Amino acid sequence: MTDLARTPQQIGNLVRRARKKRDLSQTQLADQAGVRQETISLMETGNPAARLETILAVLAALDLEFRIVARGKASPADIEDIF
Amino acid sequence: MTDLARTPQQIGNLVRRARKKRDLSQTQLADQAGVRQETISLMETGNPAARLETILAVLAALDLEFRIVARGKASPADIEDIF
DNA sequence: TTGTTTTATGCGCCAAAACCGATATTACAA
DNA sequence: TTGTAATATCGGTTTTGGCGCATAAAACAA
Repeated sequence: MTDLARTPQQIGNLVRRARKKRDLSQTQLADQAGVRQETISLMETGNPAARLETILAVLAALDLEFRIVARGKASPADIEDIF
Repeated sequence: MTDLARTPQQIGNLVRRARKKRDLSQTQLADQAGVRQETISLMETGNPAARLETILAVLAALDLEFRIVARGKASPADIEDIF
């Protein structure tokens, strides 16, 4: 489970995975995030010009968030495995 | 040190702090990221409609990256303190 | 204070996100 | 296969980022 998000594609994949994990359709997620289904579709397919506010809204709707960390550090998920 | 990035403002603040830590001017960072100084200025002041690709380019230039995690989890920085 | 660096703004331009409404296209189940 | 849900795409409109170019405003040092 890598939550690394260096490219729009990676972010799109993570959004899609998180959405399906919650058994939500794009339309349902769109409603919760206050955007359109089309917007979710574009984001999940790696739209590089997506707006920051849009992505933040979608992540929030999925109960996720961004963290900014130095490159190459161990991810929270990796460290969790210690416990 | 919180690397939490839930809002454009928080992201802007983190970018500014990381830039200053490296003793870079907005112009220098802009050059490295392949954008304009104006764009850095807007981003640091919390531009909510910044483009994803632009933010990713700036983070990369600062040797930073996004990670997507569940809300409320301990940050990598916190866990680092263990070591 | 004065001069220099740094950051914030300005206008015009182009491209594109996300909007509205709607439909084509898949994917999947009965 | 056939029907339905889900996802991708389209035309049109509005809005805005980021570009070039340029400058005003702030911050800071001599």
